[in-house]
Amino acid sequence: MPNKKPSGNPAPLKPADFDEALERYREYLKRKKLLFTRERIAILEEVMARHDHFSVEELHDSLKANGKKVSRATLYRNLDSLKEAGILAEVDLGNRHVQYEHVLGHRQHFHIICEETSEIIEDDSVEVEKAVEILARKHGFDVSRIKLQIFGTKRRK
Amino acid sequence: MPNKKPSGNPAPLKPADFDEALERYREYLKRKKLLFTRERIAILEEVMARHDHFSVEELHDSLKANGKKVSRATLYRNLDSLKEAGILAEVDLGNRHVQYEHVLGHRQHFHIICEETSEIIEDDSVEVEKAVEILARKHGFDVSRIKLQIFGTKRRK
DNA sequence: GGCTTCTTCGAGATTGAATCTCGATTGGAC
DNA sequence: GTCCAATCGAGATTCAATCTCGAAGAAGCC
Repeated sequence: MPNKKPSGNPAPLKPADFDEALERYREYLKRKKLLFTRERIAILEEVMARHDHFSVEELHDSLKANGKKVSRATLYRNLDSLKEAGILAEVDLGNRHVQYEHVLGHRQHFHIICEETSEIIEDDSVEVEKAVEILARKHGFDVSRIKLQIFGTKRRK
Repeated sequence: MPNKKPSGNPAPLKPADFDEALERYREYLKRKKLLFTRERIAILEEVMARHDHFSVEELHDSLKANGKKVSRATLYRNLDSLKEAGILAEVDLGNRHVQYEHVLGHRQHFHIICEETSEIIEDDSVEVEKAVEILARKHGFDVSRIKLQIFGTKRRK
């Protein structure tokens, strides 16, 4: 059964991304001496099949819809490990819910959020990355992740 | 994970800041046809007296400690209005709790967060701001607020 | 001041995401 | 296959945030 998603964008799932994620996750689990369970694979599959932002609740629903019953507790537990493995990232979109997006197969990107329409644009910028890098280095920091949200309003022509 | 206090430039409390905030808040309330109540003043005082990051719960506690009893509901209601008035801002520090900081009398700044120690450094960067501005303009956006969190680890010498 | 009207407040109930508990299940090493 | 620690699930629990609605209070008017 396909994904129950609004605006039926048929999520261009590139199998290569999933394979890479699987490989990375497997290594992570081995390194951490964690087991490789069917539930963890199911969650990974679902996470990689989604190319938009999603909440835990939405993920839980689509797992169920795809016949993969995974309890809420398990979901929360393993989202954390996927985050640690660098496969998943939290996104702050200015509302009050934690949302996620997968990182593998997507380039680093930032969020531009319209305060009037809640429209969200994703883009990246080498210049921003460079400037952030310099700022961090000034304080002796090695950057591992940048979260940037730009709030504003879209100019109408 | 408990939060460490931010280090870096600790902002001095200038009474002028409070006066400016009061004036701005008063104007905001008038514009929105909202009343000027003792509770709102009490909350504003407490917010402006704090120069670190705080949770709603902490604010509630220190209000109580200072003999200003304000109910939780009132606090939440009015934090929203302080946010709208441009006096207060939410901060995302990577943990799961919403935290606040006041903006008036502080320059725009970004957060650099150590993933090992939870140490938080605040700083700003004209270069970052410029690069963000350019990125936003590319999409026809006028920037009103930038939230930037840099996660990383502190290099040890 | 006192009167009136409408906003705001507070105490407690409610919600709902996130976490915890603990007996049942399962992965994987042997 | 056997064994045992890691993991799972269902339901209970927690706790920040929100909602409800009668009481209290601000501000305009006289």
